[in-house]
Amino acid sequence: MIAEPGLAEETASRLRNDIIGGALPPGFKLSETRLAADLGVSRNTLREVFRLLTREGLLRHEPNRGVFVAVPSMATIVDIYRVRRLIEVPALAHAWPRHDAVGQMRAAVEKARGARDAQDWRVVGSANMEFHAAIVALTDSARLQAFFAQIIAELRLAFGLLDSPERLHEPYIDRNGEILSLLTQGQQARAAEMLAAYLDESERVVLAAFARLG
Amino acid sequence: MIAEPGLAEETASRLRNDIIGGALPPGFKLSETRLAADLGVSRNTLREVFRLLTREGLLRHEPNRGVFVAVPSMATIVDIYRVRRLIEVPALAHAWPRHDAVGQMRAAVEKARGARDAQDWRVVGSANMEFHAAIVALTDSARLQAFFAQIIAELRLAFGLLDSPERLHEPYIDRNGEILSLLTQGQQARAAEMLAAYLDESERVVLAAFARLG
DNA sequence: TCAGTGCATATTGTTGAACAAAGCACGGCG
DNA sequence: CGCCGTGCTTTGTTCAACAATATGCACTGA
Repeated sequence: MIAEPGLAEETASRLRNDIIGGALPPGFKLSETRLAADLGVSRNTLREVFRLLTREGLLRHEPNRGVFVAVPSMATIVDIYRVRRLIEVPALAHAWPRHDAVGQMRAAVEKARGARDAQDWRVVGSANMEFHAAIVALTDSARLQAFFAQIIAELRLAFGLLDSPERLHEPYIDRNGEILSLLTQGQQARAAEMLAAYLDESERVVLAAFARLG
Repeated sequence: MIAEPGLAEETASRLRNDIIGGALPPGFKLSETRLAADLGVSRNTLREVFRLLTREGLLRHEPNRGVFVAVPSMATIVDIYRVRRLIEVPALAHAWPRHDAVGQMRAAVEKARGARDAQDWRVVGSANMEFHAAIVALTDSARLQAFFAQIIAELRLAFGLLDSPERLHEPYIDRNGEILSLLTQGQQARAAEMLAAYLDESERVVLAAFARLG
Protein backbone atom coordinates (compact mmCIF):
# COMPACT_ATOMS: atom_id res chain seq x y z
CA MET A 1 0.00 0.00 0.00
CA ILE A 2 1.32 3.42 -0.93
CA ALA A 3 2.27 5.50 2.07
CA GLU A 4 1.68 9.00 0.82
CA PRO A 5 1.27 11.86 3.25
CA GLY A 6 -2.36 12.21 4.16
CA LEU A 7 -4.15 9.05 3.21
CA ALA A 8 -6.79 10.07 5.69
CA GLU A 9 -7.19 13.44 4.01
CA GLU A 10 -7.35 11.87 0.61
CA THR A 11 -9.95 9.39 1.76
CA ALA A 12 -11.86 12.24 3.37
CA SER A 13 -11.93 14.03 0.02
CA ARG A 14 -13.25 10.94 -1.69
CA LEU A 15 -15.93 10.42 0.90
CA ARG A 16 -16.80 14.12 0.88
CA ASN A 17 -17.44 13.96 -2.83
CA ASP A 18 -19.57 10.85 -2.44
CA ILE A 19 -21.66 12.63 0.16
CA ILE A 20 -22.03 15.93 -1.64
CA GLY A 21 -22.51 14.15 -4.95
CA GLY A 22 -25.41 12.24 -3.49
CA ALA A 23 -23.99 8.73 -3.72
CA LEU A 24 -24.50 8.48 0.03
CA PRO A 25 -27.90 9.97 0.84
CA PRO A 26 -28.56 11.97 4.01
CA GLY A 27 -29.42 9.76 6.95
CA PHE A 28 -27.50 6.84 5.51
CA LYS A 29 -25.58 4.84 8.08
CA LEU A 30 -21.89 4.36 7.40
CA SER A 31 -20.73 1.03 8.77
CA GLU A 32 -17.11 1.16 9.77
CA THR A 33 -16.03 -2.30 8.66
CA ARG A 34 -18.01 -2.24 5.43
CA LEU A 35 -16.97 1.23 4.33
CA ALA A 36 -13.36 0.59 5.34
CA ALA A 37 -13.34 -2.41 3.03
CA ASP A 38 -15.02 -0.47 0.21
CA LEU A 39 -12.56 2.40 0.44
CA GLY A 40 -9.58 0.13 0.89
CA VAL A 41 -8.37 1.66 4.14
CA SER A 42 -8.22 0.33 7.66
CA ARG A 43 -10.88 0.92 10.23
CA ASN A 44 -8.58 3.15 12.24
CA THR A 45 -7.90 5.40 9.30
CA LEU A 46 -11.58 5.55 8.44
CA ARG A 47 -12.37 6.66 11.97
CA GLU A 48 -9.97 9.57 11.51
CA VAL A 49 -11.84 10.41 8.34
CA PHE A 50 -15.14 10.27 10.20
CA ARG A 51 -13.84 12.73 12.71
CA LEU A 52 -12.76 15.14 10.01
CA LEU A 53 -16.08 15.08 8.22
CA THR A 54 -18.08 15.23 11.44
CA ARG A 55 -16.21 18.40 12.33
CA GLU A 56 -17.16 19.76 8.91
CA GLY A 57 -20.81 19.07 9.53
CA LEU A 58 -21.20 16.47 6.79
CA LEU A 59 -21.52 13.53 9.15
CA ARG A 60 -23.37 13.04 12.40
CA HIS A 61 -21.88 10.89 15.10
CA GLU A 62 -24.13 9.12 17.61
CA PRO A 63 -22.07 7.52 20.40
CA ASN A 64 -22.11 3.74 20.42
CA ARG A 65 -24.51 3.76 17.49
CA GLY A 66 -22.46 4.86 14.53
CA VAL A 67 -21.99 7.66 12.02
CA PHE A 68 -24.63 8.83 9.60
CA VAL A 69 -24.67 11.24 6.71
CA ALA A 70 -25.98 14.50 8.13
CA VAL A 71 -29.60 15.35 7.40
CA PRO A 72 -29.90 19.07 6.69
CA SER A 73 -32.97 20.67 8.17
CA MET A 74 -34.60 24.02 7.65
CA ALA A 75 -32.77 25.20 10.74
CA THR A 76 -29.53 24.25 9.01
CA ILE A 77 -30.44 26.30 5.98
CA VAL A 78 -31.44 29.29 8.05
CA ASP A 79 -28.20 29.14 10.01
CA ILE A 80 -26.06 28.79 6.92
CA TYR A 81 -27.66 31.77 5.24
CA ARG A 82 -27.28 33.81 8.39
CA VAL A 83 -23.57 33.07 8.31
CA ARG A 84 -23.34 33.81 4.61
CA ARG A 85 -25.01 37.20 4.98
CA LEU A 86 -22.83 38.12 7.92
CA ILE A 87 -19.62 37.22 6.14
CA GLU A 88 -20.14 37.75 2.43
CA VAL A 89 -21.86 41.12 2.45
CA PRO A 90 -19.22 42.97 4.51
CA ALA A 91 -16.48 41.14 2.62
CA LEU A 92 -17.79 42.60 -0.60
CA ALA A 93 -18.60 46.00 0.87
CA HIS A 94 -15.04 46.53 2.08
CA ALA A 95 -13.31 44.90 -0.85
CA TRP A 96 -10.44 46.40 -2.78
CA PRO A 97 -11.58 46.28 -6.44
CA ARG A 98 -8.16 45.16 -7.65
CA HIS A 99 -7.74 42.35 -5.19
CA ASP A 100 -6.38 39.07 -6.51
CA ALA A 101 -9.57 37.26 -5.66
CA VAL A 102 -11.44 39.34 -8.22
CA GLY A 103 -9.75 37.16 -10.81
CA GLN A 104 -11.18 34.09 -9.11
CA MET A 105 -14.59 35.70 -9.15
CA ARG A 106 -14.33 36.38 -12.86
CA ALA A 107 -13.15 32.83 -13.54
CA ALA A 108 -16.09 31.45 -11.60
CA VAL A 109 -18.58 33.55 -13.57
CA GLU A 110 -17.11 32.44 -16.87
CA LYS A 111 -17.05 28.82 -15.79
CA ALA A 112 -20.69 29.04 -14.80
CA ARG A 113 -21.68 30.60 -18.12
CA GLY A 114 -19.83 27.95 -20.06
CA ALA A 115 -21.46 25.19 -18.06
CA ARG A 116 -24.87 26.75 -18.56
CA ASP A 117 -24.36 26.65 -22.31
CA ALA A 118 -23.42 22.99 -21.96
CA GLN A 119 -26.45 22.39 -19.73
CA ASP A 120 -24.16 20.95 -17.07
CA TRP A 121 -25.97 22.09 -13.96
CA ARG A 122 -23.69 20.30 -11.59
CA VAL A 123 -20.73 22.32 -12.79
CA VAL A 124 -22.89 25.44 -12.66
CA GLY A 125 -23.47 24.72 -8.99
CA SER A 126 -19.76 24.25 -8.34
CA ALA A 127 -18.88 27.45 -10.16
CA ASN A 128 -21.50 29.34 -8.22
CA MET A 129 -19.99 28.18 -4.96
CA GLU A 130 -16.54 29.11 -6.19
CA PHE A 131 -17.81 32.60 -6.86
CA HIS A 132 -18.93 32.98 -3.28
CA ALA A 133 -15.73 31.45 -1.95
CA ALA A 134 -13.88 34.06 -3.98
CA ILE A 135 -15.93 36.80 -2.32
CA VAL A 136 -14.77 35.54 1.05
CA ALA A 137 -11.22 35.41 -0.25
CA LEU A 138 -11.48 39.19 -0.63
CA THR A 139 -11.06 39.38 3.14
CA ASP A 140 -7.56 37.90 2.99
CA SER A 141 -8.41 35.86 6.07
CA ALA A 142 -7.22 32.28 5.98
CA ARG A 143 -9.46 31.36 8.91
CA LEU A 144 -12.55 32.84 7.36
CA GLN A 145 -11.89 31.06 4.10
CA ALA A 146 -11.46 27.70 5.82
CA PHE A 147 -14.66 28.22 7.76
CA PHE A 148 -16.56 29.23 4.67
CA ALA A 149 -15.38 26.15 2.81
CA GLN A 150 -17.14 24.06 5.43
CA ILE A 151 -20.28 26.13 5.14
CA ILE A 152 -20.28 25.59 1.42
CA ALA A 153 -19.90 21.84 1.80
CA GLU A 154 -22.88 21.74 4.13
CA LEU A 155 -24.93 23.86 1.78
CA ARG A 156 -24.16 21.60 -1.13
CA LEU A 157 -25.25 18.65 0.93
CA ALA A 158 -28.56 20.39 1.48
CA PHE A 159 -28.86 21.21 -2.22
CA GLY A 160 -28.45 17.53 -2.94
CA LEU A 161 -31.80 16.90 -1.33
CA LEU A 162 -33.50 19.23 -3.74
CA ASP A 163 -34.35 18.45 -7.31
CA SER A 164 -34.29 20.77 -10.31
CA PRO A 165 -30.77 22.13 -9.82
CA GLU A 166 -31.43 24.32 -12.83
CA ARG A 167 -33.97 26.49 -11.03
CA LEU A 168 -31.62 26.58 -8.07
CA HIS A 169 -28.59 28.04 -9.80
CA GLU A 170 -29.45 29.40 -13.21
CA PRO A 171 -31.04 32.70 -12.09
CA TYR A 172 -27.91 33.69 -10.22
CA ILE A 173 -25.28 33.27 -12.90
CA ASP A 174 -25.83 36.65 -14.47
CA ARG A 175 -26.38 38.32 -11.16
CA ASN A 176 -22.94 37.14 -10.15
CA GLY A 177 -21.67 38.80 -13.29
CA GLU A 178 -23.37 42.06 -12.38
CA ILE A 179 -21.97 41.97 -8.87
CA LEU A 180 -18.53 41.46 -10.33
CA SER A 181 -19.04 44.37 -12.70
CA LEU A 182 -20.10 46.70 -9.92
CA LEU A 183 -17.10 45.69 -7.84
CA THR A 184 -14.59 46.29 -10.61
CA GLN A 185 -16.16 49.70 -11.18
CA GLY A 186 -15.52 50.59 -7.57
CA GLN A 187 -19.16 50.46 -6.57
CA GLN A 188 -18.70 48.10 -3.66
CA ALA A 189 -21.69 49.42 -1.77
CA ARG A 190 -24.09 48.69 -4.59
CA ALA A 191 -22.48 45.31 -5.17
CA ALA A 192 -22.91 44.41 -1.52
CA GLU A 193 -26.52 45.57 -1.60
CA MET A 194 -27.21 43.40 -4.58
CA LEU A 195 -25.55 40.42 -2.93
CA ALA A 196 -27.66 40.88 0.18
CA ALA A 197 -30.87 40.84 -1.85
CA TYR A 198 -29.56 37.86 -3.78
CA LEU A 199 -28.91 35.91 -0.59
CA ASP A 200 -32.35 36.74 0.80
CA GLU A 201 -34.03 35.54 -2.33
CA SER A 202 -31.90 32.42 -2.59
CA GLU A 203 -32.71 31.51 0.99
CA ARG A 204 -36.42 31.89 0.32
CA VAL A 205 -36.22 29.65 -2.73
CA VAL A 206 -34.27 26.96 -0.93
CA LEU A 207 -36.53 27.03 2.11
CA ALA A 208 -39.60 26.80 -0.09
CA ALA A 209 -38.14 23.80 -1.90
CA PHE A 210 -37.39 22.23 1.45
CA ALA A 211 -40.89 22.81 2.67
CA ARG A 212 -42.24 21.00 -0.39
CA LEU A 213 -40.19 17.97 0.59
CA GLY A 214 -41.77 17.82 4.03
CA MET B 1 -9.79 1.31 31.42
CA ILE B 2 -13.12 3.10 31.52
CA ALA B 3 -14.89 3.11 28.16
CA GLU B 4 -16.84 6.33 28.36
CA PRO B 5 -18.10 8.00 25.23
CA GLY B 6 -15.53 10.44 24.04
CA LEU B 7 -12.23 9.54 25.59
CA ALA B 8 -10.64 11.32 22.68
CA GLU B 9 -12.65 14.47 23.39
CA GLU B 10 -11.80 14.31 27.03
CA THR B 11 -8.13 13.87 26.28
CA ALA B 12 -8.36 16.72 23.80
CA SER B 13 -9.73 18.96 26.53
CA ARG B 14 -6.91 18.03 28.82
CA LEU B 15 -4.30 18.66 26.19
CA ARG B 16 -6.01 21.89 25.13
CA ASN B 17 -5.75 23.20 28.66
CA ASP B 18 -2.11 22.21 28.86
CA ILE B 19 -1.42 24.10 25.68
CA ILE B 20 -3.42 27.22 26.47
CA GLY B 21 -2.21 27.15 30.06
CA GLY B 22 1.36 27.22 28.86
CA ALA B 23 2.48 23.84 30.19
CA LEU B 24 3.38 22.94 26.62
CA PRO B 25 5.11 25.94 25.07
CA PRO B 26 4.62 26.93 21.43
CA GLY B 27 6.96 25.08 19.13
CA PHE B 28 7.21 22.13 21.50
CA LYS B 29 7.27 18.78 19.77
CA LEU B 30 4.69 16.26 20.93
CA SER B 31 6.06 12.75 20.60
CA GLU B 32 3.29 10.26 19.99
CA THR B 33 4.58 7.39 22.07
CA ARG B 34 5.77 9.53 24.95
CA LEU B 35 2.66 11.68 25.21
CA ALA B 36 0.40 8.67 24.79
CA ALA B 37 2.09 7.09 27.78
CA ASP B 38 1.90 10.31 29.81
CA LEU B 39 -1.79 10.76 29.11
CA GLY B 40 -2.60 7.09 29.56
CA VAL B 41 -4.20 6.61 26.17
CA SER B 42 -3.17 4.63 23.13
CA ARG B 43 -1.31 6.06 20.20
CA ASN B 44 -4.35 5.70 18.00
CA THR B 45 -6.53 7.70 20.32
CA LEU B 46 -3.86 10.33 20.70
CA ARG B 47 -3.67 10.68 16.95
CA GLU B 48 -7.39 11.40 16.87
CA VAL B 49 -6.79 14.05 19.50
CA PHE B 50 -4.00 15.53 17.41
CA ARG B 51 -6.32 15.80 14.48
CA LEU B 52 -8.94 17.59 16.53
CA LEU B 53 -6.53 20.14 17.91
CA THR B 54 -4.81 20.61 14.58
CA ARG B 55 -8.16 21.51 13.07
CA GLU B 56 -8.63 24.00 15.89
CA GLY B 57 -5.33 25.65 15.09
CA LEU B 58 -3.62 24.76 18.36
CA LEU B 59 -1.28 22.19 16.86
CA ARG B 60 0.76 22.12 13.70
CA HIS B 61 1.24 18.86 11.86
CA GLU B 62 4.31 18.35 9.69
CA PRO B 63 4.02 15.13 7.66
CA ASN B 64 6.46 12.42 8.66
CA ARG B 65 8.05 14.76 11.18
CA GLY B 66 5.54 15.07 13.94
CA VAL B 67 3.12 17.34 15.71
CA PHE B 68 4.13 20.62 17.33
CA VAL B 69 2.38 23.19 19.45
CA ALA B 70 1.41 26.00 17.09
CA VAL B 71 3.55 29.10 17.16
CA PRO B 72 1.35 32.16 16.80
CA SER B 73 2.82 34.86 14.63
CA MET B 74 1.89 38.45 14.01
CA ALA B 75 0.07 37.26 10.91
CA THR B 76 -2.01 35.01 13.16
CA ILE B 77 -2.92 37.94 15.37
CA VAL B 78 -3.83 40.14 12.44
CA ASP B 79 -6.01 37.43 10.94
CA ILE B 80 -7.75 36.69 14.21
CA TYR B 81 -8.60 40.34 14.79
CA ARG B 82 -9.83 40.66 11.24
CA VAL B 83 -12.24 37.83 11.92
CA ARG B 84 -13.26 39.25 15.26
CA ARG B 85 -14.09 42.64 13.77
CA LEU B 86 -16.03 41.11 10.94
CA ILE B 87 -18.12 38.93 13.22
CA GLU B 88 -18.44 40.69 16.55
CA VAL B 89 -19.24 44.20 15.38
CA PRO B 90 -22.23 43.30 13.18
CA ALA B 91 -23.37 40.78 15.77
CA LEU B 92 -23.63 43.56 18.30
CA ALA B 93 -25.00 46.11 15.86
CA HIS B 94 -27.93 43.89 14.90
CA ALA B 95 -28.54 42.47 18.34
CA TRP B 96 -31.90 42.30 20.05
CA PRO B 97 -31.35 43.97 23.47
CA ARG B 98 -33.40 41.34 25.28
CA HIS B 99 -31.67 38.35 23.79
CA ASP B 100 -30.79 35.48 26.11
CA ALA B 101 -27.10 35.94 25.48
CA VAL B 102 -27.25 39.37 27.14
CA GLY B 103 -27.45 37.45 30.39
CA GLN B 104 -24.22 35.67 29.52
CA MET B 105 -22.62 39.00 28.72
CA ARG B 106 -23.65 40.37 32.10
CA ALA B 107 -22.40 37.26 33.89
CA ALA B 108 -19.06 37.57 32.14
CA VAL B 109 -18.67 41.21 33.15
CA GLU B 110 -19.45 40.42 36.75
CA LYS B 111 -17.10 37.48 36.78
CA ALA B 112 -14.34 39.66 35.39
CA ARG B 113 -14.91 42.34 38.01
CA GLY B 114 -14.86 39.81 40.80
CA ALA B 115 -11.66 38.27 39.51
CA ARG B 116 -10.09 41.71 39.19
CA ASP B 117 -10.80 42.38 42.85
CA ALA B 118 -9.19 39.04 43.66
CA GLN B 119 -6.24 39.88 41.39
CA ASP B 120 -6.81 36.65 39.50
CA TRP B 121 -5.80 37.74 36.03
CA ARG B 122 -6.17 34.33 34.51
CA VAL B 123 -9.86 34.27 35.38
CA VAL B 124 -10.16 37.83 34.13
CA GLY B 125 -8.86 36.62 30.79
CA SER B 126 -11.34 33.76 30.70
CA ALA B 127 -14.24 36.02 31.60
CA ASN B 128 -13.20 38.48 28.95
CA MET B 129 -13.30 35.78 26.33
CA GLU B 130 -16.66 34.61 27.59
CA PHE B 131 -17.95 38.12 27.10
CA HIS B 132 -16.97 38.09 23.47
CA ALA B 133 -18.30 34.59 22.97
CA ALA B 134 -21.60 35.89 24.35
CA ILE B 135 -21.56 38.68 21.79
CA VAL B 136 -21.30 36.10 19.05
CA ALA B 137 -24.09 34.12 20.69
CA LEU B 138 -26.31 37.11 19.95
CA THR B 139 -26.36 35.94 16.35
CA ASP B 140 -28.13 32.68 17.27
CA SER B 141 -25.86 30.90 14.83
CA ALA B 142 -24.53 27.58 16.06
CA ARG B 143 -21.92 27.51 13.31
CA LEU B 144 -20.64 30.96 14.03
CA GLN B 145 -20.36 30.18 17.71
CA ALA B 146 -18.40 27.00 17.08
CA PHE B 147 -16.06 28.84 14.74
CA PHE B 148 -15.57 31.63 17.21
CA ALA B 149 -14.72 29.18 19.98
CA GLN B 150 -11.76 28.06 17.89
CA ILE B 151 -10.68 31.60 17.25
CA ILE B 152 -10.74 32.26 20.96
CA ALA B 153 -8.62 29.20 21.69
CA GLU B 154 -6.03 30.37 19.21
CA LEU B 155 -6.03 33.85 20.63
CA ARG B 156 -5.51 32.55 24.13
CA LEU B 157 -2.58 30.53 22.89
CA ALA B 158 -1.08 33.73 21.54
CA PHE B 159 -1.78 35.56 24.80
CA GLY B 160 0.14 32.84 26.59
CA LEU B 161 3.30 34.05 24.89
CA LEU B 162 2.88 37.50 26.35
CA ASP B 163 3.65 38.48 29.89
CA SER B 164 1.80 40.96 32.08
CA PRO B 165 -1.72 39.59 31.58
CA GLU B 166 -2.89 42.45 33.74
CA ARG B 167 -2.15 45.10 31.16
CA LEU B 168 -3.68 42.86 28.54
CA HIS B 169 -7.12 42.48 30.08
CA GLU B 170 -7.66 44.99 32.86
CA PRO B 171 -8.42 48.04 30.71
CA TYR B 172 -11.26 46.26 28.96
CA ILE B 173 -13.29 45.06 31.91
CA ASP B 174 -15.16 48.30 32.38
CA ARG B 175 -15.44 48.90 28.68
CA ASN B 176 -17.23 45.58 28.42
CA GLY B 177 -19.59 46.88 31.08
CA GLU B 178 -20.24 50.04 29.11
CA ILE B 179 -20.89 48.09 25.93
CA LEU B 180 -23.36 45.97 27.82
CA SER B 181 -25.06 49.08 29.19
CA LEU B 182 -25.44 50.63 25.78
CA LEU B 183 -26.88 47.43 24.39
CA THR B 184 -29.47 47.05 27.11
CA GLN B 185 -30.47 50.66 26.54
CA GLY B 186 -31.15 49.88 22.90
CA GLN B 187 -28.16 51.82 21.62
CA GLN B 188 -26.72 48.98 19.55
CA ALA B 189 -25.07 51.29 17.06
CA ARG B 190 -23.04 53.07 19.71
CA ALA B 191 -22.20 49.77 21.39
CA ALA B 192 -20.92 48.36 18.12
CA GLU B 193 -18.91 51.51 17.50
CA MET B 194 -17.32 51.21 20.89
CA LEU B 195 -16.52 47.56 20.34
CA ALA B 196 -14.87 48.34 17.02
CA ALA B 197 -12.61 50.93 18.65
CA TYR B 198 -11.94 48.48 21.46
CA LEU B 199 -10.85 45.76 19.05
CA ASP B 200 -8.60 48.14 17.13
CA GLU B 201 -6.88 49.21 20.29
CA SER B 202 -6.57 45.69 21.64
CA GLU B 203 -5.00 44.54 18.41
CA ARG B 204 -2.46 47.33 18.56
CA VAL B 205 -1.54 46.45 22.14
CA VAL B 206 -1.13 42.77 21.37
CA LEU B 207 0.89 43.40 18.24
CA ALA B 208 3.15 45.77 20.11
CA ALA B 209 3.72 43.21 22.83
CA PHE B 210 4.49 40.66 20.16
CA ALA B 211 6.95 42.94 18.47
CA ARG B 212 8.80 43.36 21.76
CA LEU B 213 9.26 39.59 21.90
CA GLY B 214 10.85 39.61 18.45
C1' DT C 1 39.61 20.84 10.44
C1' DC C 2 35.69 20.19 8.00
C1' DA C 3 32.27 19.06 4.34
C1' DG C 4 30.03 15.23 2.51
C1' DT C 5 28.37 10.38 2.65
C1' DG C 6 26.19 6.41 4.26
C1' DC C 7 24.44 3.55 7.86
C1' DA C 8 21.99 2.71 12.32
C1' DT C 9 18.30 4.30 14.97
C1' DA C 10 14.08 6.46 16.26
C1' DT C 11 9.66 8.18 14.88
C1' DT C 12 5.73 8.47 12.11
C1' DG C 13 2.01 6.34 8.99
C1' DT C 14 -0.88 2.58 8.51
C1' DT C 15 -2.59 -1.84 9.16
C1' DG C 16 -4.74 -5.96 11.35
C1' DA C 17 -6.26 -8.37 15.19
C1' DA C 18 -8.10 -8.51 19.66
C1' DC C 19 -11.39 -7.60 23.37
C1' DA C 20 -14.85 -5.08 26.32
C1' DA C 21 -19.01 -2.58 26.17
C1' DA C 22 -23.13 -1.00 24.17
C1' DG C 23 -26.96 -1.53 21.05
C1' DC C 24 -30.14 -4.52 18.45
C1' DA C 25 -32.87 -8.55 16.87
C1' DC C 26 -35.25 -12.35 17.94
C1' DG C 27 -37.56 -15.71 20.20
C1' DG C 28 -39.53 -17.47 24.69
C1' DC C 29 -42.47 -16.64 28.51
C1' DG C 30 -45.89 -14.76 31.38
C1' DC D 1 -49.90 -8.65 23.66
C1' DG D 2 -46.16 -7.04 26.15
C1' DC D 3 -41.85 -8.06 28.74
C1' DC D 4 -37.46 -9.84 29.14
C1' DG D 5 -33.22 -12.43 28.51
C1' DT D 6 -30.00 -14.27 25.22
C1' DG D 7 -26.88 -14.01 21.54
C1' DC D 8 -25.23 -11.46 17.51
C1' DT D 9 -23.45 -7.31 15.60
C1' DT D 10 -21.18 -2.99 15.81
C1' DT D 11 -18.64 0.40 18.03
C1' DG D 12 -14.75 2.06 21.23
C1' DT D 13 -10.19 1.29 22.42
C1' DT D 14 -5.90 -0.94 22.80
C1' DC D 15 -1.84 -3.42 21.27
C1' DA D 16 1.64 -5.23 18.25
C1' DA D 17 3.66 -5.15 13.92
C1' DC D 18 5.70 -3.36 9.66
C1' DA D 19 6.98 -0.04 5.92
C1' DA D 20 8.48 4.54 4.98
C1' DT D 21 10.69 8.57 6.35
C1' DA D 22 13.58 11.58 9.05
C1' DT D 23 17.46 12.24 12.36
C1' DG D 24 21.85 11.68 14.30
C1' DC D 25 26.44 9.96 14.15
C1' DA D 26 30.48 7.90 12.77
C1' DC D 27 33.48 7.54 8.93
C1' DT D 28 35.78 9.07 4.89
C1' DG D 29 38.59 11.94 2.13
C1' DA D 30 40.64 15.99 1.22
